[in-house]
Amino acid sequence: MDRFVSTFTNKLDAKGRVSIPAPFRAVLERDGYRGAGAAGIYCYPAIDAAALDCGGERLAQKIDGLLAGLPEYSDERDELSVALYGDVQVLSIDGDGRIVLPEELRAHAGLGSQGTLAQVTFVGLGDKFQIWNPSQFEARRKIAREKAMEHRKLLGSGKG
Amino acid sequence: MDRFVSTFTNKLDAKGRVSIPAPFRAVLERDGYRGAGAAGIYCYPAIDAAALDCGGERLAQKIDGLLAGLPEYSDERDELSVALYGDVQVLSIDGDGRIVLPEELRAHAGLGSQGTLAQVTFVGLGDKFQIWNPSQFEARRKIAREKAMEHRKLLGSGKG
DNA sequence: TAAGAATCCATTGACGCCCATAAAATCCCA
DNA sequence: TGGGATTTTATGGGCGTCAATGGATTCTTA
Repeated sequence: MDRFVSTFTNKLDAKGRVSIPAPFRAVLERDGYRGAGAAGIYCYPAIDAAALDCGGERLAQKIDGLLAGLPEYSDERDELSVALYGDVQVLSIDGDGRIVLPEELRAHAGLGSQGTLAQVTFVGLGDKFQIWNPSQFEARRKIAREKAMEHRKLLGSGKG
Repeated sequence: MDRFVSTFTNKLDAKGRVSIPAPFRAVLERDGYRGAGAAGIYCYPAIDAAALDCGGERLAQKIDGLLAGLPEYSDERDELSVALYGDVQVLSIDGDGRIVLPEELRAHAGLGSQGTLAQVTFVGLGDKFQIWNPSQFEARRKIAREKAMEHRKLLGSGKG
C-alpha cells in the first residue's frame, strides 16, 4: 500500500512541462496503471486552496465513492458532481515522466502564465498529492505546523 | 516486540551518508521489512525539537491511523496531512546499512551542510528513534536527567 | 503551411550499488 | 581462561544508472 509522501520541487519549463517526482510516478504506476502509453493523472483545482489536487485511479474511485453515498437524483449530488468532476483534467504522462499543466490549472494554483519560467512544488498527502506555488506552499506549511503543534497533545503523537 | 534503545554516534561522510546503528537496523528489519531493495525509513523534522523523528512501517501506519479517523474533506485533516505527510521523507537504506540525510533535514537538526564532516547521534525512543546533533543532544540529555531526578523525588517520596 | 502539441534525443548531475579497508565485537578451541 | 581466528560494523571511495531538464524533430490540425 503505497502512498504519496514528502515534497519535491521541480522546474516548469517554457512549454509548461514539469517532471513528476519519480517516487510519485512509482506510486501512480502501482496504483491504477493503464499500460505504457495510456498513463495519466487526474488533476483538478483544490476546492479550498490555491493548489491542484492530483492522483491516479484510486483517487478517482474515491470521488466515485463519495458521490455514491448521495441520492441518485439529488441537487446535492448534481452540484458535487459538477464541483468534483467538472474541473477535472486527465493529464497524460509523457515518456520522460512529465505532464503539461494547462493554463487554467496554472492560474488556479498561482503558477506563472505560459512562457514564464517557474518552480512547482509537489506535496504528498497519502492517497493524493497537490501541486503548489513553492512560496505559497511554504506559508501553508508553516500554518500546518503550528496547527499540528496545537493538536499534538490531543493526538498523543508527542511520545509517538 | 523490539524497541529502539540506547544511543549511538556515527559519522556523517562527505556524501551525507551515515550508518544506521546495527541494533536499530535489526529492529527495522523485524518491523515492516519489505524485501532487500525496498527497505527504507520514514524520517521527518521533530515538531518540538531540533531533531529528526525516524521509524519504520509501524510509524507510518501510526500516521495513517491518525488521519484515517478524520473526515475526508475537513480542514483538520488537510492540515494534518500537510504537516505529517508533507514533511516526511522516505530514506532508503543501502546495502551497507546507510542512509543519506537530505539537506532540508540536516538543517532542521543542526547538522552541518553538505560537504561538511559531522557526527550524528541516534537516540532510541522505543517505537521510534531520533537523530540529533551530538552536542545539542548532550545538553538536552543533561536537562532530561535533572528533570528525571526531580520526578524521582516525587515518585519515591514515600520511601525517601 | 504555420502553430501548437506530442515524441524523441542528449546532457548533466545526483543517487544507488558495489567493493575495499579497518576497527571492534564474537566465537572457538586448546 | 586466554589468545588467535572469524564475523560483523563502520566508513571511505569508485562507478554505473536513472532522473531531471533543455532542446530538437516530427506529427496534427486548423
